[in-house]
Amino acid sequence: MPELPEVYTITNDLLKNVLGYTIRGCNITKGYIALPTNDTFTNTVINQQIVDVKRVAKNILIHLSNKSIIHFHLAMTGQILLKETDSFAFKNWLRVLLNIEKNSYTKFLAFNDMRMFGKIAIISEAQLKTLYEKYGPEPIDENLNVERLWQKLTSKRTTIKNALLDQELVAGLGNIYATDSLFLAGIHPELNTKTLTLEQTNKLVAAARQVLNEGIDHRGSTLADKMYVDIFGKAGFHQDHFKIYTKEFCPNCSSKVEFKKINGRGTYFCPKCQPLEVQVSMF
DNA sequence: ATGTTTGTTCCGAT
DNA sequence: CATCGGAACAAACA
Repeated sequence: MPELPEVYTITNDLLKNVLGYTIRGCNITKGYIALPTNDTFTNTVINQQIVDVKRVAKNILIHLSNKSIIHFHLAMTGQILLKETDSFAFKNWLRVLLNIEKNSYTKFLAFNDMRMFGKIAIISEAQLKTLYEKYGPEPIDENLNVERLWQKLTSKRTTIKNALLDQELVAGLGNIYATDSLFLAGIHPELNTKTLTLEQTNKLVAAARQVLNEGIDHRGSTLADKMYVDIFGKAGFHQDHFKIYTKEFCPNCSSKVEFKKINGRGTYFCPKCQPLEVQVSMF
């Protein structure tokens, strides 16, 4: 489930809580595959110190002292949990359990993934470079070049909603934050990217930046299924601040919110505040 | 039982 | 040939 704010929260908390720890044990649940292979994964991480934790788009990267990197992608249902004891970890959906130690103090770092769309992999510095290169700019980056993004958007033939989910175009938005960004920018999710104006793109980037930053401030969104929790197992609270996602009535004009599947993803929008046709003045 | 679900990738179609 | 849309990946829940 995690989108940028959730991954951001996890990455920041990991940085504060596992830096300097050395991986002393690695246990992969029977039947699960850590990439490239379980043996390679285990042999590469064992006895390595955690020297940095970074994030790119929705990926979490744990840098090790031997220059290799643990690459996590949580996809829909991945979780990373940090605990003082390992008793918790043997409940639901545990895939990989790392035993980490610093000054004889031990913690457990678990990778859970119910649906197994996520991944945990050991990658090289060269592979990491490739990973970074594949993503478009993030809206929370103040240096994002709006005009360049606009040019790329207008060169595509799809809906703006679909384009916002294309991580190679712009990174970090998922279904929830893309939906709320479009509402905040007053843009219909089915607007053809070809017809998007530079002014609309400016509004959209500003909206996405606001929505993502609010999500970060609220430590992410936890839906009813509780699939997203932080590394301490605590829920986020941005779900209490959604703009239009899951809403029945528009917070702006109180008209009925429309729900529609766009490219297979549930999309909420207000037909009145997010008109498809540009409002033309009568005079 | 059928239809949902926060993400990404692959394959057939355009 | 590049690009797009839908299916698939797998599991739980209503």
